[in-house]
Amino acid sequence: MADPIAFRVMNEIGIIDQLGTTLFERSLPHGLTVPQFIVLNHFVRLGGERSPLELADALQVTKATMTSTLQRLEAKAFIAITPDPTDGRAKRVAMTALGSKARGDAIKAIAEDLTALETEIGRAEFEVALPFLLKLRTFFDRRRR
Amino acid sequence: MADPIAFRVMNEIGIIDQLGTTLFERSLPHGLTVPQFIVLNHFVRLGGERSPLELADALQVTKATMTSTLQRLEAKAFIAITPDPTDGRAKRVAMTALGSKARGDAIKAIAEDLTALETEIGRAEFEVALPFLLKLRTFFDRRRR
DNA sequence: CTTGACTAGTACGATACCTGACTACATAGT
DNA sequence: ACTATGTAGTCAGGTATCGTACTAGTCAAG
Repeated sequence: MADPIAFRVMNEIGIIDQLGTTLFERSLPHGLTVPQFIVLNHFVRLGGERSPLELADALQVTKATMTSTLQRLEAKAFIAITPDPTDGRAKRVAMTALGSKARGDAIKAIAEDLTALETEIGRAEFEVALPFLLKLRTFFDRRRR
Repeated sequence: MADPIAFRVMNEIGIIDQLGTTLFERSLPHGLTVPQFIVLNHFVRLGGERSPLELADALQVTKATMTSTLQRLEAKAFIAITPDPTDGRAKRVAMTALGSKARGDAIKAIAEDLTALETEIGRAEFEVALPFLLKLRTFFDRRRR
């Protein structure tokens, strides 16, 4: 009568996401939420400008969700949104200096949590788990329409 | 410049949870959501009655969240909520026959997804990953206050 | 038995997420 | 050119989640 293994794994993943998100959110400065931080982090890692749709695809949320997150980041002046000069439908999103600073503060704030996590579980375990998680993500990504 | 491994793992887990939840939700009958299904499933697996707080603890959400989910399940008549005869503050939650049937329908509906998942990724990989996930969950659970 | 501290549950406000519907613009086919 | 189809972004409506604040009931200390 036990749940199938894939179900149990998905269940754990859901709980870990929930608990982890809540924990990180408590550490984040400037009233940043995890999705907001992830957008800023994306800009720091990859640089340049992005359209809202590109961001939505990269971060695996719908464009409607991205609209909402970008509006909140813009309200905090962490990003700047301008019309795309070559496409009247599109917009360009860029991180501001303020946003870059906020991301830096956030990194400092969560570094402690991340270090504790790596120390307690062991880096090697994370290295082993990551490919599995990527396969899982690919599976679900392919099943989206 | 790359994100630390623990960060990448948490990131993947968040995306998998998001995509997986959305996929399963599309399969679920009776307008069930994943959290609602999980509550029903919990009752089928462990039987008996539970207080809202016990359910919240077992399923790792706050009691306020559980209040909301239980209200929606009660509106669908999938659970029955009665006052606790021995404690005026508390309530007892029990699954109804209708709820049991709904859970059965849901199991059938998502079985296909779960089988595809196990087949494509391989059972063995899930078996390997589960202990790691449990350690991760324990870490975050301990850090909650 | 009264008071003070704790516990169970709910209400409210906020963010995130989805789906579906809508607007505005772009582009290919005729 | 026009028209039909497709694409970028937003909005509305709904659920889940949290934190905070509140009500109501319990229980122990005095």
